[in-house]
Amino acid sequence: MDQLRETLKVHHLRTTTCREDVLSTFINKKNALSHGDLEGALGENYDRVTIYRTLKTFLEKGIIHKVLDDEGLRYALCSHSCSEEQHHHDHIHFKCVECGETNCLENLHIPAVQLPAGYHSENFNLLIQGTCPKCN
Amino acid sequence: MDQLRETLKVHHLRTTTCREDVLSTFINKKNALSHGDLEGALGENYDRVTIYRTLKTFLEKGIIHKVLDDEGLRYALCSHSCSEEQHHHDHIHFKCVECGETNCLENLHIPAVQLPAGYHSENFNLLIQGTCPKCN
DNA sequence: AATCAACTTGCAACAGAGTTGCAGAATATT
DNA sequence: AATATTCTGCAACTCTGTTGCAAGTTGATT
Repeated sequence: MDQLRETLKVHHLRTTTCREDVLSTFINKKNALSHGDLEGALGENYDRVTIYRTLKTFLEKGIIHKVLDDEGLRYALCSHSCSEEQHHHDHIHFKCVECGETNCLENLHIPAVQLPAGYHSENFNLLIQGTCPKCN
Repeated sequence: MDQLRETLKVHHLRTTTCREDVLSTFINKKNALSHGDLEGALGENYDRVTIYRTLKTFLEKGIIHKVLDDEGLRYALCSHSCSEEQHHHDHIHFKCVECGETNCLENLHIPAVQLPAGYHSENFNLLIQGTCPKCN
């Protein structure tokens, strides 16, 4: 619980109950969350707008990152190496078509892709859809 | 122009001017388009809703596919091999951070990714962001 | 512990994206 | 030309996300 405050402090953010709750929700649930998920989890306590702003702030500070999906935007915790200045830019996410959960596959790396001449890449986002261990 | 009608016919869709226009816009512009792009291109002529429904229909028939993006959903023409029954499921898209254009890289294939035990993959969607030849 | 600037929150109002039901219009078929 | 089927436009609605502003909190200073 003090770890939450610590994380916020590191990123020069004031500790508020909303930020602590959003952060701990990400830590507990582990998988990628949409704004709606968060609103469902703690919407009684906080205004919709506040949750939106919290997500925006966390994005800017590199605490979370966007997860691409064909159904809607989600967010997931960044691995430790991310910060405002230095953000690691390659993400692989797995979305289960059965249970709908999306998770980061932190350990995998995206294999090199040979881009056509003239293209210069800055970051990769790979979404793999299929079935996860729980649903197999 | 008859090719448009042919494409629609193959997918058991009636030829209407809206469908012809949407389809030819995809063919002419070549890059991925959002609903807003299409509305901008031919919005005077057709109702918002009709464009939404046309996109939905084309998606279902496998004429176009969704393109993931961190800013919003877009659509692009499927390569010839797609149909309602058989849809090829690996897509690589390149989004230029300068000009904002997103294009399919049809010729590339996504290298094999070693998934952890228990995961079973059905399709891949890779979004590469960077600068394109025009903006380099 | 009281003060104060800076930041954060909630509210209201708004803008945009996408959906649904229905009546009228267009299409393919006979 | 007549018909069943499908498509379109309209209106109304929901859901998602944003902005401005006043009131409330936070952290630092005294």
